[in-house]
Amino acid sequence: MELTDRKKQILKVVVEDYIRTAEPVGSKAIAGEMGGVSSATIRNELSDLTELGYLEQPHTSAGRVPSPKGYRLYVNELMERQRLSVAETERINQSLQMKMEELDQVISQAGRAVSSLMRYPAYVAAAGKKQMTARRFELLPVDEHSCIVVMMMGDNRVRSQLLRMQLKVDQEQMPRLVELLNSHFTGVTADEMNRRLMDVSEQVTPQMFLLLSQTIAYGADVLEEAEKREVVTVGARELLKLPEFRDADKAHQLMSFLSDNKENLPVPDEGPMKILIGPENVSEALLDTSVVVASYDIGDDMRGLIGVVGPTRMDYASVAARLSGFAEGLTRLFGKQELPPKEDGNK
Amino acid sequence: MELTDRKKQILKVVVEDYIRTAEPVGSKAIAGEMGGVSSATIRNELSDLTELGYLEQPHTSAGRVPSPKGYRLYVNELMERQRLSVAETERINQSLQMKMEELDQVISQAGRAVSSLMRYPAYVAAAGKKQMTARRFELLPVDEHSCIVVMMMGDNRVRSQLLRMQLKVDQEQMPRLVELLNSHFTGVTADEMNRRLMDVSEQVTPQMFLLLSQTIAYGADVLEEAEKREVVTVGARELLKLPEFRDADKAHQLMSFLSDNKENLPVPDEGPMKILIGPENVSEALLDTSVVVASYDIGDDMRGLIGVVGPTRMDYASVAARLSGFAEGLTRLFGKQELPPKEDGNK
DNA sequence: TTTAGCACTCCGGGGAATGGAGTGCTAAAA
DNA sequence: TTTTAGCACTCCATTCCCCGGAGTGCTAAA
Repeated sequence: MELTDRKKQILKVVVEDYIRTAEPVGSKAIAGEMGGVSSATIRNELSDLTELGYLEQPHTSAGRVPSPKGYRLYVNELMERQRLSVAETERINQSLQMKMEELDQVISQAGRAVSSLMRYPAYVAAAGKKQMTARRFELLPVDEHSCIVVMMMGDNRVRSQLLRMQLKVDQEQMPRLVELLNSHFTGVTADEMNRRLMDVSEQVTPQMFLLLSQTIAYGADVLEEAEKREVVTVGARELLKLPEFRDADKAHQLMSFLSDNKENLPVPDEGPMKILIGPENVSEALLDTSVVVASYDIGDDMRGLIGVVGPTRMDYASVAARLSGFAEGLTRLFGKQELPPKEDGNK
Repeated sequence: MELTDRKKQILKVVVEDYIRTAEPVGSKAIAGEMGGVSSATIRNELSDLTELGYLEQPHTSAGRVPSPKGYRLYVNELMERQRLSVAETERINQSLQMKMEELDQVISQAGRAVSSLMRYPAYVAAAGKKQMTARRFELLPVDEHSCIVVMMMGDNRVRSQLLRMQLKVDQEQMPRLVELLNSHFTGVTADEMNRRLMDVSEQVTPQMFLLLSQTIAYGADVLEEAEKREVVTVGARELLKLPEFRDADKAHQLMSFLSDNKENLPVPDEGPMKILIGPENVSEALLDTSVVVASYDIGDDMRGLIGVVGPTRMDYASVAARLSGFAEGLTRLFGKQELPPKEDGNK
């Protein structure tokens, strides 16, 4: 059963008023904003909308408040897709200008930018779709007891560290070791690396093997680290400004959730953006909280996501517009970027 | 003028009671805890202590609350240095076991551990005393358009990144470039690096110069990054559990300070630990907040610091004991660690 | 110097009163 | 059939007041 246009119009006013004021909105206020009809008429309509489940009443003789169902209808049909002003697009792009050449920096920087732009807590993550592997190893001797291990990963990120060795290692043997690393330990997962380590144990001297296993241990570690979705949440303090979180317990609860349960934060399964309203969230702690989450591309086979958490009374239109602007900006920065292909350097 | 022993004893009881209960403590309670004297006697003493500025009265006919001066005396003379139980020492060392081989990981991990251990917000920083310089460069060709730049810093940390080049660069020229980098750009600050870049412009081909300046730009960036004291604060949400921060505004104010003004967080100028009580803090936002901060050694010429922020009614004895235990643990892990000496590998 | 006793102060919590905002319903008007 | 004006009613939030309790300061006696 479809709602009449007027009912929709009224719902829209209620949602937007409530988003602005955080107070239940009454029939008189609606009549004033719409014009043409009296408050009594509005009251009849409100009564219907409440019965249909789009609105709720905190108590008899209070104004109406949108229910999750009401927000959902608003988000799906009523919300006007905001256009970002030129100035705002500027500002978003500007916050993207900050040193974000490196993927790792995106995660913390982008979150900070979004959170301060939206005034809600934000979370950011980057996740590869497939298993991370090493593409290339290099060992740089430093002195008899240490060398630098350099590893390039499948997504072209480079990691390195100083490695201290218990035993002296012949510098002449280094090239052979590097060759071994690159032939046997590239293109495979961390687990497989550790497995193969056993296979080659006879091909090298004990000293070499020690260095080799140290290197592999480091490499496997880094790969594992890179694989697990790192989620950063920032701006939790923005919550305290919102009337719905003036209660310290509530705020604390949500903050704890945001900083502990990073894994269960919503992910948009398909499409560039997803809006989850109140009880649509699976996590219990987000029951009266809404989440807007957008995804952006990194390279060819990676995907990042960036989300905003707020009360159900979130300014969906504004957040959605800004967030998708942000995600587009990030995709522009990291998405198409033609990375040098696997082995040969053509094109 | 020295306080009598009994006055000190009373002050101690007041402080410890107040720390525990967060409520003004009255003469009766004190008499009960001390025994031997009546509440009237205590009242006389309290009156003296209040006059001397060690105690404060929220209003007539309320119990007494320690003043900053009172806390100070408590911390300096009255507080019993707590010994950590074996179990606790265990626990601290255990939280240090987590992957913290790399300096960078210390900063975030240690903070998290301390904060959850103490149930107060914590901040961690690592700072070198002197200017950071590069010790060694290395370039690893990847293909015609990209190579990996590896830089080892003065503190033996290694940084690396994939560098994309506009122009093809002769692989034969690489060794010469590396040699140039290591002879002219090591042991100097980021500024000096940029300056010297000009000097060598004539010694190389234009392509080479382009690559060179990209490398130097990266290096200078990393050095600058490493030099500025990176401060991480965690566990701000712990504040919300404390009665003095149930007020959302207050909590918000302090949280904002902690996440924005990372630079002005107190540093212990000398000695291993420093306790700053309320107004002893310079920053205005910390006026009714106390800070306990300890320092630990990293390598030979670096120093890290780790602090805890709480209400003036902080459990100083417990926090001080745990924090110094933590700092000692960190020093043990990172302090004496003989790093390979500058050029030659003897000893 | 300590203690018991007592009057006094002040906070905090628990009603009761009040006003206002908003509703639902009814009956008349369009 | 829909809209509107009018009215009684409900419920919340605020204010005020009252009162008990905890704690003090002072005094006079031990």
